[in-house]
Amino acid sequence: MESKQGRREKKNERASKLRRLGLRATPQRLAILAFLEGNRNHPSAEEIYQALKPRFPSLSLATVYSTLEILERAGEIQILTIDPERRRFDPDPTPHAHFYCRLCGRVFDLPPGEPVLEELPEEIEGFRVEKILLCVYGVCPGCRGRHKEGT
Amino acid sequence: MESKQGRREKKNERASKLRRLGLRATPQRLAILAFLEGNRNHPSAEEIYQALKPRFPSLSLATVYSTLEILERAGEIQILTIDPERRRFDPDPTPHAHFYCRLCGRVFDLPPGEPVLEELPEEIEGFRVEKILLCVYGVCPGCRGRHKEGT
DNA sequence: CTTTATGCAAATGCTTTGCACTTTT
DNA sequence: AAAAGTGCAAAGCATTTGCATAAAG
Repeated sequence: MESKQGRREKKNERASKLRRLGLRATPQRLAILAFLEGNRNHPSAEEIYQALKPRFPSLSLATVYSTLEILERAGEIQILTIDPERRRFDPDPTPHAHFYCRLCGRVFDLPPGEPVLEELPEEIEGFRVEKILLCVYGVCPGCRGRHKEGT
Repeated sequence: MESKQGRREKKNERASKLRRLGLRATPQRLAILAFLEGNRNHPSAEEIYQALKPRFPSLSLATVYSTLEILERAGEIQILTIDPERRRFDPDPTPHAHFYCRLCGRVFDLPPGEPVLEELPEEIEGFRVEKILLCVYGVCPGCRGRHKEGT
């Protein structure tokens, strides 16, 4: 289990990170950062909100949205448009491919280099490139096992 | 200008295409197909609806959505999730990269092979692949000219 | 004549907004 | 204090749904 001290240290790291970005280190933001850290589930805003509500009863969905947008602009997270129903959030801001399972709706990170996502060029034919998303759709291994249509 | 006969021929082609797919060739569907054909603007459902309304006053937005979904399932068009605000539709179903300009909101086709979108593998690490979208975000050449921030 | 598609209006659900209030710094 | 962030409720919109009517094959 994690030590009380370890937790305090991480909290301080998150706070400094926020201040470094010119943002105020509010409990809400620290909680969102902590929840996202190492989270590979690509949660939606609602999921983040629901997960944090028990510990932060005053938290509002609007704050979640606003924080996530700010974090994206600061380059700390990615906002994914892969899910047609809702925005999904990825704490890993480095470019990598994502997979959306049309059966369970889960979003997965794909191993780097699998569909090759070469480093983003500064520019493509006059278009200034700022971000690239590679979205793969289909059926995930788990769902392929449960429903046995095709391979 | 296009001959009356040429138009009739294309209409027949569209009708046969629909029937081949097991769909009924209704005026609404023919109109949507005709509007999409060769359209490089990646219109939204609303845009398609507005464009067709003058000639088909009875057309409804629900029909536009339903037709587009059917056409995607039939593999005739692509539904893009590149625009965070709304669904965009591409009459070209072959895999190619798209560019979304955050200033004007337009969606462009990128030349094939620019960000290389290799043919989609049947499967990646156990994930069954059915579709790949490569979405590039940034500023388009037109907007780079108008606002002269950065390069 | 059967089946499929359409149109309407209402409903749904995600995301944003305005604003008064609270917290950081 | 000043500036920035939060929470709430309402508003905004894109998309879907249910169902009665209409058109296609």
